[in-house]
Amino acid sequence: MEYHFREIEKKWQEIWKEKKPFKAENNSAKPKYYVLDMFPYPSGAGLHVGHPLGYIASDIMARYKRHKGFNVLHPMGWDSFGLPAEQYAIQTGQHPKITTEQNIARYKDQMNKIGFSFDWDREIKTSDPEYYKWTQWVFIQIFNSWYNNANGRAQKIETLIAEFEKNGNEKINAACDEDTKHFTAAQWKSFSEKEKSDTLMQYRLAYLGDAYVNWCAALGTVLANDEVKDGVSERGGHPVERKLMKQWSMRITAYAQRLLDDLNTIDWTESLKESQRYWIGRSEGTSLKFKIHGLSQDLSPTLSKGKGVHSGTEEFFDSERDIPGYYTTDVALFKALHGRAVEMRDNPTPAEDLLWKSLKGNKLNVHFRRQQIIGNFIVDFVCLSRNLVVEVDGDIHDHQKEEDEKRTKYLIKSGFKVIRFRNEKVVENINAVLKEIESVLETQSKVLPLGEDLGEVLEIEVFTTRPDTIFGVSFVTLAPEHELVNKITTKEQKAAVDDYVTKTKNRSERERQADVNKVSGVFTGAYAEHPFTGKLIPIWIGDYVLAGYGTGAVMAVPAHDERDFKFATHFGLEKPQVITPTAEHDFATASWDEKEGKLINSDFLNGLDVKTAIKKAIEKISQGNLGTGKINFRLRDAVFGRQRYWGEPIPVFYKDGIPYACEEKHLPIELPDVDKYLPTEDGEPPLARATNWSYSPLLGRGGGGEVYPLETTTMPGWAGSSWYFLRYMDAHNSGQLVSRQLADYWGQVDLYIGGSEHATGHLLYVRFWTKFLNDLNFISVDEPAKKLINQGMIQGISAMARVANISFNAKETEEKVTIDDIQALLIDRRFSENLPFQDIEIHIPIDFVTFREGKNVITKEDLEILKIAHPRFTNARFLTNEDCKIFNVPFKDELGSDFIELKDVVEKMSKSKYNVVSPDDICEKFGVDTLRLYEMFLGPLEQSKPWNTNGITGVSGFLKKLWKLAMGVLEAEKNSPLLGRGAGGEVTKAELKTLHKTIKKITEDIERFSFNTSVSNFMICVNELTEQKCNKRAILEPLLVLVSPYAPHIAEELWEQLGHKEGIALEPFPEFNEAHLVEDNFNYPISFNGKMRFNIEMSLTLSVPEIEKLVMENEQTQKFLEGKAPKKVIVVPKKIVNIVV
RNA sequence: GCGGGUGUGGCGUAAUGGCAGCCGCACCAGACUUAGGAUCUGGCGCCGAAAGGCGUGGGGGUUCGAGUCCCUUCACCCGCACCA
Repeated sequence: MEYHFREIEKKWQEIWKEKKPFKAENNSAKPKYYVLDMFPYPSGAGLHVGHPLGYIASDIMARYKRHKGFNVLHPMGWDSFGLPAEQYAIQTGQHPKITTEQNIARYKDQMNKIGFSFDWDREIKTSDPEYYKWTQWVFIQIFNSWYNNANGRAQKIETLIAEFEKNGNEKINAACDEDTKHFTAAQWKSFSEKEKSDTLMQYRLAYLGDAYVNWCAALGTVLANDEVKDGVSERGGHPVERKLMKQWSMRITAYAQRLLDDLNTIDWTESLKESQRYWIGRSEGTSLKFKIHGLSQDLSPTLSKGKGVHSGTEEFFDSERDIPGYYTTDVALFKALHGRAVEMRDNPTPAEDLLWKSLKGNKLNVHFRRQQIIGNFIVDFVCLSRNLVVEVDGDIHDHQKEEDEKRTKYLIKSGFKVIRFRNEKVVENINAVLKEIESVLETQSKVLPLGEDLGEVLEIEVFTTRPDTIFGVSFVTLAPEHELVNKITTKEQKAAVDDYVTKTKNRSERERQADVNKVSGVFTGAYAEHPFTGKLIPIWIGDYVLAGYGTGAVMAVPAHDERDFKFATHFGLEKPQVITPTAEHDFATASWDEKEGKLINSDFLNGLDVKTAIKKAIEKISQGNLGTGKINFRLRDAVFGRQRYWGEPIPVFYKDGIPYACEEKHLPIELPDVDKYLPTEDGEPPLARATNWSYSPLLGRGGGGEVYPLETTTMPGWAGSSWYFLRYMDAHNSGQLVSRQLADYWGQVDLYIGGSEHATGHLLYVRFWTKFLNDLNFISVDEPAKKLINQGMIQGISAMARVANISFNAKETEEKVTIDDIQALLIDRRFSENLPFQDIEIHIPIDFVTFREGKNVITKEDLEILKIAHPRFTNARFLTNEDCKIFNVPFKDELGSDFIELKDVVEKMSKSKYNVVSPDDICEKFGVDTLRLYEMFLGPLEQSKPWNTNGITGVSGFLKKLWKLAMGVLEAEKNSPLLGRGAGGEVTKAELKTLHKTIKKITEDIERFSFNTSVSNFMICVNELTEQKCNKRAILEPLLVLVSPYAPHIAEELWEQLGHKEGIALEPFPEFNEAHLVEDNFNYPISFNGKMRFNIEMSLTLSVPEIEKLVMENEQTQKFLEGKAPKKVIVVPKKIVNIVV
């Protein structure tokens, strides 16, 4: 009988679908084993041969563990919220749900064709309301929790409120916002609802707060750090900029230390753990305060020319946290205001004109300005040093009373005194008016200028890991976004600083990254006082200082820090040296940042080594109350809101501007239908388009009565994947996320397989949520996965052609082929930059290359065929040498004039690169079992490797041989009907040895995830049995069980043909019996000085001296000794004999 | 720059410190065939006619013995990247 893999594979896949032999039991006496794959995002492109690699490995593990008697949980689901479906929806108007469903169906079909033993009854989709109900539920738990540093756990927010009512926040040690103010119990009780909400928001683990975010204008949403690669979005490659926005965030930083520590408790690869350690980025150091010297009126802010960059909205002042800036943040509005102000200056009313003439030029001994912009308003006259605004009203103002009142209110709030005169009065009696102004100026003179009304001493706090170098500080650098920048900049530097800050802000992330080595900065004009020497050191602004890390300010030690060194060199600042180098070192050309050497020029630190000096410096700093030991993390809170449609709605509604979590009983808050998947005209997220996007606390979403607007942002892609491993345990529980009993039974994932690209994204967030759910006692584990393997990437081999010789679709009318012409056909975004034309390469579709049978050049004729075969190239126009001249395109002569050189490039397998190999094709041609074996055979699971179908005939041949062996058994039994089953006869010692050797190896291989060597061992086994002409059931049956995790279809089929009624899946794994491998003799390699020369077969019963004697008596030994006496003879029983000459 | 990893035939790879190159691909020769992209047999690291010699990126070390451990150096791949 022939091996018809197509029929067999189809047959068994249908049986498995129907009989569900892979169903995991929730009540089982067996030990459990949980093997999980990272669930895929079902993209439109379907699976390529790279995708199943990890799934095959996990499937082998799952099937193996079932044979070994475990109750195995091996589920699969879909990470089905995400950008591509939404982008597609925007383009086509089709609901993402529909495309997602289609893609899932396709993926599932493809997966089933590979024979995975998933328990499909537990299938989940993150975009399913029944699933995201619980994602929303987790969000609410996080929202309603705070992190108590005292016991290192998250707790319910009620416990915090109780504490506030009792003691205020004085005694609390919690993870909270930096700028959280102290308050007493009495103050708490007097807070308004809004104030209470704002205060709690500073503690909540999911909170709404200002955050610098990665804003991607093209996608219309914010992105997480790990969704941004090289300054562009990971999906789509659009530019990303930094922007300050009010956003939902997760206080993952509260868990930084635990996320770091617990890496030691899990069996993940070192490189992955390193990535997480680095991402968390713990560093120990000390904070240190520098007083800002001589803060006086000369430091007061001035209204100078520049763009509107200061905060100055009404809302801003409401917070009363900061001094007012002068300009609106709205650039467009600023421009409009500015234009109007200039116009009004040019066309004054007679009264304005008269008053201005009397005020200008310090006529009243103070400086007045006219038609100035303050906040969102223009005022007639202002004296900034006395905070006085003078308004001149005419009849027209009677019509805009409201506007005037608003302005006045705003100005008063901002610390200005406002006085008004009627036009008539100014014109009639200017002297009386001036007198009145003078008298008000008199009272105003006691008012401090703006910027000093805070009544606090300004200090700059820095963070340093090297307090020992304190005497080497020669300047302080602030991040451009630092809040003190506005307060301390002097008049003289204001323009330069504003200019610099504006420029920095407008620079995209990508530009910033490209300029990493360029030094830029500006002097603020202010000085800080050195805490120990009292010396004044300049305060600079530089964008090498990051606002989000530490305090956003650094003490610069140019002699011993490379970045400070570059900055100091560029701006000609001092570089005092405080550590002696251990070797020759030139402080003029480079910094010395080794932690060796002794401290010099450092007062009380002189002569100490770095380590001691650090201790001593911290001591002194603490004593002087200048700062304190501090631990900083690089990890930032995770931005949780996305301005997108296709994600979980955040279950929050707003009542009087205060956010409240929706009631748990009203979950899920279902994603509404919208007319378009784009932001609204006002820039609101797509959910704002939904009709009735509101919530009734009594009746839920869409309910009647009192309703409130719902949050319009949605959750990020990682929300649903941060807890999905728990849902598989109890996938249909409508009352709980997971029942406690099942969570306890299944516990941790025993083996988690997935790509390393999730190292700092998903794998950090899932650890975070697991710890959180553990803190609140919903589950008993605090790490999601005990063991994790990153499968390597299977790359594609792309055929690349230089485009120098070809061009596409050049417009006939144009003289030159433009980059745009090519872009239309460009396949990879990296080519869309302004690369030199001749360096652009294009991908040639792999099937086309195959068609060309490996020639390494393509001719013009080939290209014509390509045009017909591939729609994408239909409009392509291929340039000849002559064309190149016409289009003024450089032509690469060395490539020849009428053909193009092709080269192979190994890169990521992707539809856009035309190098995709589909598993469907492989299955059709060779069968699934062959595909499974071959993917494993390619090499170690964790290694990345290019796909090359050439070698597949090897494993294909192996399966045929295995089939043949089994047919031999049936044949033998058929030929001796008297004996029937087991007619092959007594098994031989050799056969048993082969079998048990294989059992041993396969078991060891699987246990150490060495699937590639398993396949080799199967081949060896089958080769040996074929050699031995083995046709015995007693050998073949155990072998089939061994093979079945790898090639389940053929194993099941042969198992059945051998007469078994029950499937092979639950058959116990064969036991290894050492007895069958016991040998009497061993063929000892005899080596001289470690070099193997010949073998002697000796009994294993011999003692070491006996072996030595036999070896020395051997004539070959004597020959190699050439009469010399050996210095030493090493005998390692059952291994080797080494003779030292 | 920092961190992690990898260097073995023409190729993918294999070797608890103990006979380097298992298994497979490709290739060569042969058998069966009308045929071979089927099947089977044999060969296949390099140099050499052979005897033999040389061989795991380079150099050094530990060891009776090193692809494996240590130091150093080079190359490549992956990740991170101004984190004070």
